[in-house]
Formats: sequence, structure tokens, C-alpha cells
Amino acid sequence: MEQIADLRHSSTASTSPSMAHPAESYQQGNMRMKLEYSELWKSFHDIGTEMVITKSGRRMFPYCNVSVSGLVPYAKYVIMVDMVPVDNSRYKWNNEQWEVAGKAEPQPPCRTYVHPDSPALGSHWMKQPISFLKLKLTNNPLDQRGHIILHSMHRYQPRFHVVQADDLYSVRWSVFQTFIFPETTFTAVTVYQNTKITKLKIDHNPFAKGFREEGTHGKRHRAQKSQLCSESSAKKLKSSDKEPEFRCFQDVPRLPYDPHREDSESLMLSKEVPMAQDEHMSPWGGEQDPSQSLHSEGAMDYTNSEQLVPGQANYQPHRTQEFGRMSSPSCTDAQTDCHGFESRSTDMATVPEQELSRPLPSMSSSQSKALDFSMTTNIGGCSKARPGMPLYSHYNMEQPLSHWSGALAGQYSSSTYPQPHPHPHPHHLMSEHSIHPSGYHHSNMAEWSQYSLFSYSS
DNA sequence: TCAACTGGCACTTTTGAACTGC
DNA sequence: AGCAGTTCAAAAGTGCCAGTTG
Repeated sequence: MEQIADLRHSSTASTSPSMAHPAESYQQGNMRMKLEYSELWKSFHDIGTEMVITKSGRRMFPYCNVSVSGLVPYAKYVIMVDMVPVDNSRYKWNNEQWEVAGKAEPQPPCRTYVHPDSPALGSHWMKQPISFLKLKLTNNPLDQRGHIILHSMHRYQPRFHVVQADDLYSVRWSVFQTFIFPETTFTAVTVYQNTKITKLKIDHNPFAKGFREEGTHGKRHRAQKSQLCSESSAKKLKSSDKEPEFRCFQDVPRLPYDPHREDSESLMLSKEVPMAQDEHMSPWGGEQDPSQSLHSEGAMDYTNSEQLVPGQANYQPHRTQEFGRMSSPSCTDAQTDCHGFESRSTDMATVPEQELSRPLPSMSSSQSKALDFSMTTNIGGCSKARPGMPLYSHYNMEQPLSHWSGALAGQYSSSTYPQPHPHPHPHHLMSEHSIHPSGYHHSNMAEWSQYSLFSYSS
């Protein structure tokens, strides 16, 4: 326990809001994230993206690949991805379209994928696009490999979190900036439902090359051809990048590393996680030592960086929307909207106060009380952060995205993304997490929930 | 009965060790 | 000895499909 406290104090010292960082203002206002291969994502999105999930874990295709700008070059950041349900529905594929098939199943344990490079300097993250190629999805609720657990026939929205933190221990007391790209929404399936999606995947995923229809060759007739391919593949490999390229872009008129490609900038949600100074309020709960978590399932090689996609994409801020732009944790600017939205943009989303403080379903009165407190003081980051003040990630993680992002989606592009549930909720990512190999975080909602309530009442 | 799921299959790409030549 | 390039086999990642499950 002592070790935890020491770790925390040393780590938070460098990220403490009270320790004015010389470049803090620079950091807070300029962060941008854009989605690479957005055209490919859009081509899937237009049809209705499906992602296969398997018991052993399946990569995404297209996979998440983003580039960031506006980071402090010499500050360290942790970059993470998680998946949140888009709504409260379960879907089925019927008559060549998706339709609601009932209420969503209870959400499985929420996990966060931490990019293996984390933590790294801002200059490192900005150097080239950040690939989440190795992120895997599973439908196995008992998964021990740290893959992100999803329900089949449910819709999810990936979220990208940028956290300024010197190490993984201090993440939860650091400033969060969260980005979403609506075109990355997908339906988790165990078998592809829409044949158009299957075709798109086969056409663009190099691993599925064997299923491409070329002339009259069927799958079972490609043995001879594959021999020829394998002979030349070795030579090709030498000149190719380690990360698979998207080849054969028949439907998407651009190449993987085309510097002129259009990439989409994200919505940005902002949040802050206040410092916890009371070591009795360990967010890890009990006696759990974060260092134990870090190595509990084998050594995690943080130096084993993902192979990033080479080449720099042009910066094309054609779709910028900021929602609740993050202000400094030490922000006390009375001019800042108390809902957390700085009045910088004329088309900035606004949130009625009643939405922020409305009672939440299935919660005790004490829980709701804690929640309301956090909502009204934390959304957007203009809070008066209190030591050990709780956040309610256990609740947020279980809420469908539509409860809080509908308005965002509308702001993002009202013509493309409808607003099914314009009830934005404040949203905090970090819950209990232990670090797993391959960069996955695990969440422990129960412990976090207890921590939240305890902290509030204190 | 049937939608959803699972495991095995064929196929491709990726990875790293072994080998060769300079 | 050190380095770069090539070869090869194993591992890993695909979608397909038949059988199983609830």
C-alpha cells in the first residue's frame, strides 16, 4: 500500500493541476485527432459496418488508426481505446437490413485497450499515425487475454482517449480528452450478416485475399495460384511494411498511404479526472497494488511499439467539432460555461442543466446524488476538482452512447448522423483497471462504484 | 424450427531464425 | 566479425461452411 501511495504521489506531482505546467494552455486548446483511412471507414459505414468477434479474439477491419496534433511535444501521454454501446438495443439482420430485436443484454466487463507505446512523448504520438491494429474483440466474457469484450448483435462506438500522464499509474488523475468518429460505429457479429460487408472486407483486407473473386476462380480452385503467390510473397514482403496495407481498393478510390487522402477529424469530448490525494481512497481498491496488476499476466513490453503506418497524412480540418473542450484542471474561469462548454464556437453544443443533473435509472438515491454532483461539477472540465472526488465511470461505462452523444453526433454532421437520443451525459473513462499484456486495461466496476460513493460521502 | 454460435478448413500474410554473400 | 539480403517454416489472421446449441 505504501508503494501505491508513493507511486501515486510521485506520478501525480508531474501532472498535478496545481503544478502549473509551462505549456498547459498550449496543451489544452489545440489537441486534434483525425481518423486515418476515413474513406474506407465511410465506405463500410454507408453499408453498416460489422466486426466479427470470436472467442479467441478478432482484429478489427478496418482497424483504428488515428493521428493526433496539438500535444505538448515534451509531455508524456497515454492513448487508449474503448468501446461503448451505441444504444440499448439488440439487433438482428432481417430482409437485408438491420432491425431492432429487443433490449440490449447487460454490458460485459468494460475494458480499455492502451496503446503499447504508452506512455510516450507528444512528439512521438504526433510523429506518425497511431495504429490500433492489434486491438482484438471477443465475445467471451471470461476472456483472460485482455481483449475487449462485446456482445454479438449489438452496436458499438470506439472512443479514443488521450491522457497526459507520465506513467500508467497516474492516468486516472490526469486530464482526459476523448474523441469519437461516428463512422467507426459497428455492429458486433459472430458471422457476417450483410454480404456487401463481406465483399468489402474481402476486397480490402489482405488476409482475405484468398476469397477474392478473380475471373472464374473459386475458393477451392486457388491452390495452384496460391503457390505462385507464395513464391513471390517473400520478395514482396521484403519491400513491404510490417503493417498490412489495404490493397485492391476497387471501391475506395485511394491508396493506403496516399498523402492526399481525406481523414476525418473527430468529435472531442473532454473530461478530467481529479486527483486523489487520500491514499485511503485508493482507486485501485483494497490492497491491490497497481504494480502487481501491471505484471500480473506476464511482462508487458511497453517498448514493443506497434508498427505504425508510414507516411504523414495531410492535416485537413474539414470536420472539426469540439464538445466541451477541456480546460485546465485548475480552471476556475467564471466565464466558462458551468456545463463545461467554453463559449468559443457558435455551433458548440449546449446542454440543458436539467440534462446534466437528471436522475439516473436503476440507481439508489445516494448513487444518484453522487452522480449529480459529478455531473454538474465535472463535465467539460470546469470543475472545482476535489481531492479524491469520485467519478462514476461504472455508470457511464454501462450507458449507451446515445444517452450522451446524440447531440454530439448531430453537431458532428447533422445530415449524416441522426440524433436518436439527444441526452448527452458527462462521461469519464477511467474505472478500475489493471494493465494486461498487449496493452489492455481491465475495469472493475464494482470496486470503482464503492470508491465513488465513499469518496462523495466524505 | 431456426437464428446464432462454434470449430475446423483452406488460404494469405506476418514473423523470425537460418543461411549466404560482401 | 558485422551487416544486409534471401529463404523458409511456423504462427497468426482471414472468410467459409457444416455442425451444434439454446
